[in-house]
Amino acid sequence: MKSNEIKDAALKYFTMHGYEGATLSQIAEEVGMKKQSIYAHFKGKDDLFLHVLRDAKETELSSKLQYFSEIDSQNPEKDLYGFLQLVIDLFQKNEQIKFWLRMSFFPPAHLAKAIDKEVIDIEEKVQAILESKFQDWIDAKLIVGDTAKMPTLAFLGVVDSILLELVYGNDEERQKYKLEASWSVFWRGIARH
Amino acid sequence: MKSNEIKDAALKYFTMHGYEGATLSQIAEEVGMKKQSIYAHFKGKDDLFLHVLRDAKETELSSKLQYFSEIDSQNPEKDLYGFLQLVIDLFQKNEQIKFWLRMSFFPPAHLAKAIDKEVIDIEEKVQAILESKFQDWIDAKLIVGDTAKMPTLAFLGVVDSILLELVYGNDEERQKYKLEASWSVFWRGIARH
DNA sequence: TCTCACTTTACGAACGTTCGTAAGTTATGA
DNA sequence: TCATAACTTACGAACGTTCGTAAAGTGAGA
Repeated sequence: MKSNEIKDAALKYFTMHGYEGATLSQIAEEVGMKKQSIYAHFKGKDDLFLHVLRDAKETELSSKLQYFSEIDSQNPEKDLYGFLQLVIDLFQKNEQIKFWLRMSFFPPAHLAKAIDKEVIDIEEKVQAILESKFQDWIDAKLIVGDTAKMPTLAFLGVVDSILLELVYGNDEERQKYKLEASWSVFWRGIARH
Repeated sequence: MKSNEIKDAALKYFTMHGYEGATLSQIAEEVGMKKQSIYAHFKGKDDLFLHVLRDAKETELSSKLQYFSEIDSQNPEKDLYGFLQLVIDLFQKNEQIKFWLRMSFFPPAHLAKAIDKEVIDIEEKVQAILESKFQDWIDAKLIVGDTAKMPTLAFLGVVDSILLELVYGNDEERQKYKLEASWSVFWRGIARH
C-alpha cells in the first residue's frame, strides 16, 4: 500500500523537522515518487499530517490500554515500573511516539486545536485508568495516601520527565541512571514504610 | 536599541512557531520595519537565531545561579521548593525560558550541534551546583541517601515534568495540582522519616 | 475471452506565493 | 562629511498546490 509508505516517510520527517520543517518533496523522494503524486492519496499537507496524527494516537492509546489490561494489579511496584519500561520501549522502537510527543507540546499553530483535542482525549483516558488503579492500591493499603489523584499526577510527571530525557537523549548511560533515580525516589515517595 | 527590538520579536516568533515556522517578514513587521533592514543588524536568520539563543542562555543560567547564591542552604525543603517556584516564575514572565526549552528538545537540524553545546554547558553547571547542595544535605543528615547524584537527577526530573506541564499549559488548575503532587511525592521520597 | 468504461496512481509543467538574501539608494545624526 | 540604519527594488530557490495527461488496474457486459 503506497499510502502507508507515504505516511511512514511523513512520520519520519515530521518527527525530525516538525510540521513546518518537513517538505512534501522530501517525503515523496523517500517513497520514490514526486511530490505531486502525494495528492493522489491525500488532499494536502494538512490532510497527510492529520492522518499520521491519528495513526500515532491509535498506537499510543492501544499500547497503553493493552498494558493495563494485562497486569494483575496486585503489585503496584511491578506494575508501575513495568509501565515506565513500556513507555521507554515504545519510544525507542516506535517513531510514532516521538512524533506524538513533539506534536503534543509544540504543535503547528494552525492545527493546534485539532491536535489538542486528540491529546486531551488520550490523556484523560490514561489518567482515568491510572487513577482507578491507584485507588485500588490505596484501598488495599499497598501504598500510602488518601486521594488517588496525587500519586497519579506525580507518576505522570515521572513518565513525562523520562520521555523528555529520551527526546534529549545523547547520553544513554545518563538516561538509565535518571530513570532509576526518578523511579526510586517516586516509589519511596508513595510506598509504605 | 533596534537590535534588541528585533531580538525580542524574533524570540517571540521562534518560540511560537519554531525556527522553520518563524519568518523574517513577520519579525520585521513586528518591529515596524522591512525584513531587509534586519540585515543591517544581523548577518542572516541563523545569526539572529544564535544571538537570541545566547541571550536566552545567559538569562537562564544567571537566574538559576543567582538563586543558589542567595539561599542559606540549611533548609532543603524550602530551598528546593523555592527553586521549583523560581522555574515556574521564570517560565511565566520570561519568554526566553520557553524559547530555551523548545530549542533544547527540538532544535533546527542544521544548528543542533551549536545548540547542544550551549544546553550541555548549562545543564552541567546547574547539575554540579545541585549535586553539591544535595551532598551537603546528605552529610548533614537532612535528607536520606548515600550518593548525591540520585536525588539530583530525580529533582531535575521533577523540574522537567513541571516545565512540560507549563508548556502544555491549558489547564492552570491542573498545573498547580500536578506541581504539588510531584513535589509532595518527591519530598517524601528523599525526606527522613 | 475480449472490449469498453471507469477508477486509481503517477508525473511534467506551471501556478502564485513566500522564503532568505543582496545591492543600491535615501534619510538621519554626530 | 561620513557612518549607520532604514528604505526600495530585485532575485533565485523553494514552498504547497493545481491542471492536464498518460499509464495501469478493475469490473461488467457481450
